[in-house]
Amino acid sequence: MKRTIILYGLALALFVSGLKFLEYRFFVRDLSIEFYISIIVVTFTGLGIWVGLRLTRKKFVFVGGDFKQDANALQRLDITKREYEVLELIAQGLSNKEIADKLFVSLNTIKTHSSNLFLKLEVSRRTQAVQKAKNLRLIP
Amino acid sequence: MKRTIILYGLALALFVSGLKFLEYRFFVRDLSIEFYISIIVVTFTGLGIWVGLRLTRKKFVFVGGDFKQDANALQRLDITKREYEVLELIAQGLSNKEIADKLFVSLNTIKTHSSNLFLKLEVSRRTQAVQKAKNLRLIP
DNA sequence: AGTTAAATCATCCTTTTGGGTGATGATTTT
DNA sequence: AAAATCATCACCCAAAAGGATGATTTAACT
Repeated sequence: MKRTIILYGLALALFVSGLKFLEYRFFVRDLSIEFYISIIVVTFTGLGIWVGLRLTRKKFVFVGGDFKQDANALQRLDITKREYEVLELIAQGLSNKEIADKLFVSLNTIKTHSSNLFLKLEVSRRTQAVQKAKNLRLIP
Repeated sequence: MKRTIILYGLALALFVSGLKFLEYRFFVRDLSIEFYISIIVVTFTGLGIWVGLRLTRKKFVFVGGDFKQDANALQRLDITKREYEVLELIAQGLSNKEIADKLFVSLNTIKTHSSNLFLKLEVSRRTQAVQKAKNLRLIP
């Protein structure tokens, strides 16, 4: 944005110089004055468009940016690290058995974690858990 | 976009009128010429910014806009209307029984539809189905 | 009229999920 | 050191989900 201001300032300086130049041109009455005005107008229109594009480009990037986790919600719900890990893998579509294998623990452990997780999220099944977790910005 | 073009055309017409006006102003050598040029330049810069904003606003709305279903994927996968309805409700976190009640059919019917759906989506369980359907832009 | 596709339903069976209860060990907090 | 928390695990049971097989009805297409 700083760069935009600097460049626009340069354009303004050019503009002021252009006006001084026109002041000299008045000694020679000439229709080509309109030509210079056209150039200046087109230049500044172009610059305006460019500024407009830059103003929104930042916002555009921001909208399309990376997932930002709501750490407050995570803390408020008192979800432990392990529970969160299980949640992530549930969201990836893994079965309990698959999750147990991936985390090198027993199936019982996963069931325990997911049960506790469901309690904290106040849901009855994994589909609800995933949906709620996305809504609360716990997972992407 | 059409409106942008029309408005910009109007500005151009104003510009041309402005030039003619300047032509008259040459009979009275006056420093206020610079004043008129300034107005014209500022006007067109503003218009340029506006055009720039409009050019990206469309994209911006599109990104932040409502869900747009990929009907091609839906057709390609050969998912029937009823199957899609079941998918939607699965994604909302409903159990098969709940879905059956909502659609006034038997549990068996829902199991049939979801089985067929899973085949078409090439998944093994509802969490995978929901995830894949979102990735394919079948559901929001 | 015959064929096809979609929707509906049933039955059987297996697997998976989820709730409850209880326990132990490790780590963190008081 | 004691208490609390977290992770892990087991067992029991019921509910839910999922796969397979088969059938009927309806609507659309040839």
